Amino acid sequence: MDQSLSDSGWRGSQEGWLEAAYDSLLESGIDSVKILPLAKKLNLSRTSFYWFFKDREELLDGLVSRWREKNTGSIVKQSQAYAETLAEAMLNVFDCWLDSRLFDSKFEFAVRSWALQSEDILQEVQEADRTRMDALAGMFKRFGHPEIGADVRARTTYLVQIGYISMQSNESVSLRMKRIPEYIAIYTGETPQQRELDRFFARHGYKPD
Amino acid sequence: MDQSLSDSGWRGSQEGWLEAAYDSLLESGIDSVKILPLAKKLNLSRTSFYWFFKDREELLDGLVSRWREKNTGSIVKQSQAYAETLAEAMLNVFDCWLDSRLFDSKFEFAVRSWALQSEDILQEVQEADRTRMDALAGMFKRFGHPEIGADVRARTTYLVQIGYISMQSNESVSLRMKRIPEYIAIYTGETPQQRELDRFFARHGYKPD
DNA sequence: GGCGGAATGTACACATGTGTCAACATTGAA
DNA sequence: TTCAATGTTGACACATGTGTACATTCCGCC
Repeated sequence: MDQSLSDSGWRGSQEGWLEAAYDSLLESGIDSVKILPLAKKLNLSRTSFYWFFKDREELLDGLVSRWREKNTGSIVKQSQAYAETLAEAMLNVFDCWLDSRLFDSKFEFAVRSWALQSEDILQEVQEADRTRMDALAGMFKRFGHPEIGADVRARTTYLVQIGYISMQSNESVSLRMKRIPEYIAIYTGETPQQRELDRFFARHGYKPD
Repeated sequence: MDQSLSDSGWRGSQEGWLEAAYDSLLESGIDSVKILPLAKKLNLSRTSFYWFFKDREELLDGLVSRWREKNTGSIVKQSQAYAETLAEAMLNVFDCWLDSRLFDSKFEFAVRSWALQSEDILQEVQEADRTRMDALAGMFKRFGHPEIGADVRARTTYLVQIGYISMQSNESVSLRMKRIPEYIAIYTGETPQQRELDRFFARHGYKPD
């Protein structure tokens, strides 16, 4: 059997290097993902890296895969979740923005910044944008919005979030929660019902005052 | 008199290096702004750089100043321009998004990406965000929106654009123009009048079909 | 015509990064 | 216990970047 991923007594592993690369990417961007600094962080010799990866390129590929698998899926899934009203459906999507297990904002921003200097990554990002916005537009259409309206509302919903990420702000959950009803009203054109909001707040462990 | 900026027969100048740095920043991010490559592009010896700048740091400072002076001012100014309706006021702001003399989107994105690896730049960007969103919120309030609504609408307006920039998309003007009326409706909650739109289209040299 | 500052170039010292190679250590299994 | 696969390491060769010291060239001006 292939045991290369099992935990023997060794210090290093594919996962270890990848995790360190991920941390560094999120903290300081793709140009900081260098083998030498990662080795120092891991307390390993730089060259032992090459046992797990062919070269730096392969490590970066690993990061892209990680991003692709995590972030895009959640938005598609949440936009298709069961809901009785558009406002409720929208709140399902908002789960992503408040739960880092669903959507990793810092990762997202780091990858988008990376796209500035790599044509390949730019392609990846634009493909992801299309997929995500299509899913959102589908949601608006499902609730009766006509084509162009659905399209622009999907863009608004999505782009506000991408813009928010791009601010790299660090606001409290309660401050962000206070704006939620207004956002829902603007995006959907309809006011969310109190019980829909309560359900949303509850599943994010937030108690309005 | 100080003639250091005059155009003698020489090839290099502060401006020349700064312009090359700007190009490189927009194309490939801050880490590509290296003296050696810039020298090659300018067909100059690398070390002649040091006649104009103390070090790389000083060149980067020049880039930040350039950004600060250009981008934030336009949004503030446009959000305060004369308008009879909120929709018209919004269209004034939209001038920024369609006229690169007012707002340089690529520059904006490059600087935001830069903020990922520099605490100083992050401060600059967040300060700019505050200033710009305050100006927009002021606009909504001027037209009668209550505090929290104005705030969220300002955020929506601004963040959609930051998000759009972050997509680095390259859409045609006509495609973008088609979405404008819908955006105005969503952001302001009121439908723009045809003559307002016509005025907007006209000043951007766009003829709707 | 020659002086002086503006602009450029060459040579050096150094730092940080990549990737290869051969040698060495550890562990589980035959 | 010995072997082979799994890891680890230091030395080497190389590339790209920074910044300084010192020489050189070009130009306007007196």
